[in-house]
Amino acid sequence: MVKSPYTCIMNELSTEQKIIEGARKVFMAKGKSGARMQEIADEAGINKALLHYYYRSKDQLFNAVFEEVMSGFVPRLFGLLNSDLPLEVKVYQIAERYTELLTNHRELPLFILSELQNDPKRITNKIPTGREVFKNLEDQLKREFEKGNIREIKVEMFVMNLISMLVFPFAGRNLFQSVAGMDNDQYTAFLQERMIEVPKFIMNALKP
Amino acid sequence: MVKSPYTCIMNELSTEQKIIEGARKVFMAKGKSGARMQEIADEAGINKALLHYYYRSKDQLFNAVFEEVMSGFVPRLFGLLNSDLPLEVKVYQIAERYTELLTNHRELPLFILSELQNDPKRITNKIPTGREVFKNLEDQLKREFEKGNIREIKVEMFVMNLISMLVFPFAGRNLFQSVAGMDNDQYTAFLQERMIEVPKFIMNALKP
DNA sequence: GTCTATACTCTGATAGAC
DNA sequence: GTCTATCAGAGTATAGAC
Repeated sequence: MVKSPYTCIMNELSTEQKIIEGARKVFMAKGKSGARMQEIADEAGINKALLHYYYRSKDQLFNAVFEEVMSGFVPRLFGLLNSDLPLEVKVYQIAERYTELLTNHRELPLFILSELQNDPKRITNKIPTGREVFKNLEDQLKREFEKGNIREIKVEMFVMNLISMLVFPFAGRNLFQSVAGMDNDQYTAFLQERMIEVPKFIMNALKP
Repeated sequence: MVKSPYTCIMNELSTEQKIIEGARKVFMAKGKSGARMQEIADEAGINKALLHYYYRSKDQLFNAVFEEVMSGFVPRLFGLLNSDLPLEVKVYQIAERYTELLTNHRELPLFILSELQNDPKRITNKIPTGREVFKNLEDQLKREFEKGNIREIKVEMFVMNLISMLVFPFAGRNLFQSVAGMDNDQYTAFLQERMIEVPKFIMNALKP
């Protein structure tokens, strides 16, 4: 299962990588229960039996994909939240990075949230948890409050407000786009505009 | 298929109602592709064959459930958004109603959003769409701005910010609760606190 | 209208050749 | 490691008695 990356010759991915790529694509589009092993095999350009050769079962293949996705997503956010940048810069940076990420991976939020709802205990394995994950940011908010730069706000509220406003518009795209009567281009522009407007909104809300 | 409500005797739901109830429960918990007809039948306390007698196929049963859920959810929001209440009261009221609704129907947001992602064109049928659905609210925001009570803000931004901050914490409960190291009671308290904090946050952000 | 029994399709998983 | 062929079980849907 473990293999040197240098076995890749001439731009070709290893079979294992092709499988993971194909599986991620199909699982993210259809969800775990909606995905078909045949479709994953087709997507990877290999045979169905090979899926079982590398990963014993659909369950195990899904787990591999899910862990890969999660470990590339959540820690990145923690890094941004706890960086040493000034608060306002940090908020703008997070908005920019997340807008970029979700623009390129439209299905990411609903994939993660849906699969976690189906199997809540899946979370406990891979990613950092506990109150200290927001420690740096919490201290920063406290310092800014004591300097009189912002209102007092709990770090959980701050994080939830920021992430909600950034992620939800992507998760709810199909609903909101239809309801608001926008076409694809208009909604994409709307999301780009929010990349600036959300940080502005938040910094306004924090003004003492 | 159409039946008088008075055929219900002694607190018993009609078979059709029992089916819809059971189907909604299972579909919302497992999603369309994860749901099993047998489980729906069990939940409704009837036989599997009866499901097909009333609704020809799983697809049609799902459509019936989905339309019922949607038509009881989105229009309610429009009513609140476009009511004639003063802006601040309106925001507090929406927060209260939505927190209450989602507390009792935890799976609602991910159910709707996931199924819409699987089948985007499903939306076009049942609910009101187009720019005029926010007309009243848009006028209200404009008036308040002209009176100097609030900053200028596009109605789509306002609505998206409000709904995001209210709904996302429910959709992302499993993720955020684990990451923040809260237990169930703590997170429930967090959500209750947001019912007040989100409107406050929004009204602050709107201050000129 | 409601049930039991069953037909039939789909799909995850395995066997075995190369 | 990769393929073809096939099995076994699950799941949707239907037939037919009552």
